[in-house]
Amino acid sequence: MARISDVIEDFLKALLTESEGELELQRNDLASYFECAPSQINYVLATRFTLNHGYYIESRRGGGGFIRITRLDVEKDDYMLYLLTEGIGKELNEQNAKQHIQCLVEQEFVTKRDGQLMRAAISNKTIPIPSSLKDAIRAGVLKSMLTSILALDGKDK
Amino acid sequence: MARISDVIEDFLKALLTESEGELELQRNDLASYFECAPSQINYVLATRFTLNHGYYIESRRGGGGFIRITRLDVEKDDYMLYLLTEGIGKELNEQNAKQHIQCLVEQEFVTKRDGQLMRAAISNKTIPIPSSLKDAIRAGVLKSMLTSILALDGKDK
DNA sequence: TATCCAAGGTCAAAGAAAGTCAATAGCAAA
DNA sequence: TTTGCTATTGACTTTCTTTGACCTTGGATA
Repeated sequence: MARISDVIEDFLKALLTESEGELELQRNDLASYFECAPSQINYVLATRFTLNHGYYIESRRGGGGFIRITRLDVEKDDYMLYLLTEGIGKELNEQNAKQHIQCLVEQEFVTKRDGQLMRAAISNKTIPIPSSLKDAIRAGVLKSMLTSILALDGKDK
Repeated sequence: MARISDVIEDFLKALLTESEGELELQRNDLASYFECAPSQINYVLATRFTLNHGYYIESRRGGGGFIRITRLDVEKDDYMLYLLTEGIGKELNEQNAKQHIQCLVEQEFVTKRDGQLMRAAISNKTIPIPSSLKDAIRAGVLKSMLTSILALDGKDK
């Protein structure tokens, strides 16, 4: 009395094993293969392939669209997963964020360079105060990251 | 599956590499080579060879008409500085940001990994729209960056 | 100069995916 | 039997691509 969601889940996991953790598929193909509604695929992904489960989903719409599932390297990095699913939470001030990053660098879960990039991305300076203007926020974030890269590359010389 | 637009994009980039960054073509020839509508060529140019992407397009109509694509090669520091002082500006939507990042990666001014991190940092998904709560924004940004690192490290194996 | 033809340009409509969401269905536990 | 979770479905939306009809430009030629 297997639920179709479970069948699809197993199928995808088998494919992921074969393909070493990364997999691209067509939502409609998969749906018609299992004779289910296309949105069923989204349901399966949303309930069984979330971050908490250790998977990362990307997708693209339109002609030639796809869904990509990446199995995250969780075994080794379960501290990262802890951060993602619990440690960080819905809000995070600059100080705590920096502490997390520092910890990640010290534990060598991320490189120093990655740490720099992340500090740049989350810095208070990058987030222009209250205005909920997404684009303004993003501009600040990217500028800050570029500055950081300039600084890193400068030190090499 | 494979989008014809992507195929044409790759083809043109390969030609550009061979020809040291400058390239002239006939729209109709290219279209019939790929058996697509001529306006498809315009679509490819408009979506993948803009100034933000680091390319410059000139063209002429009429008999003996042509389309010329020039890849803008600049010094790293100049370009980065340009982006920081003018290119990015006070606001930046996701699409433009991704174009800039793509350009940086293609010119090898930043590593692919850095590009990934930056895409993660500026992704629309990372910026929880309405709440102008800085901390919430930051949480999203950091989560996204960590996810990206996990995905990158996973793919190595 | 006027006309014609050979380009390239534009734009809107159609097509091809994937995403969202709310209504409904199934089932198990209380 | 009610309640409450998990599944399933389908209508509607959004995004990206492809196509084709029509427009504009520039050179050649009568």
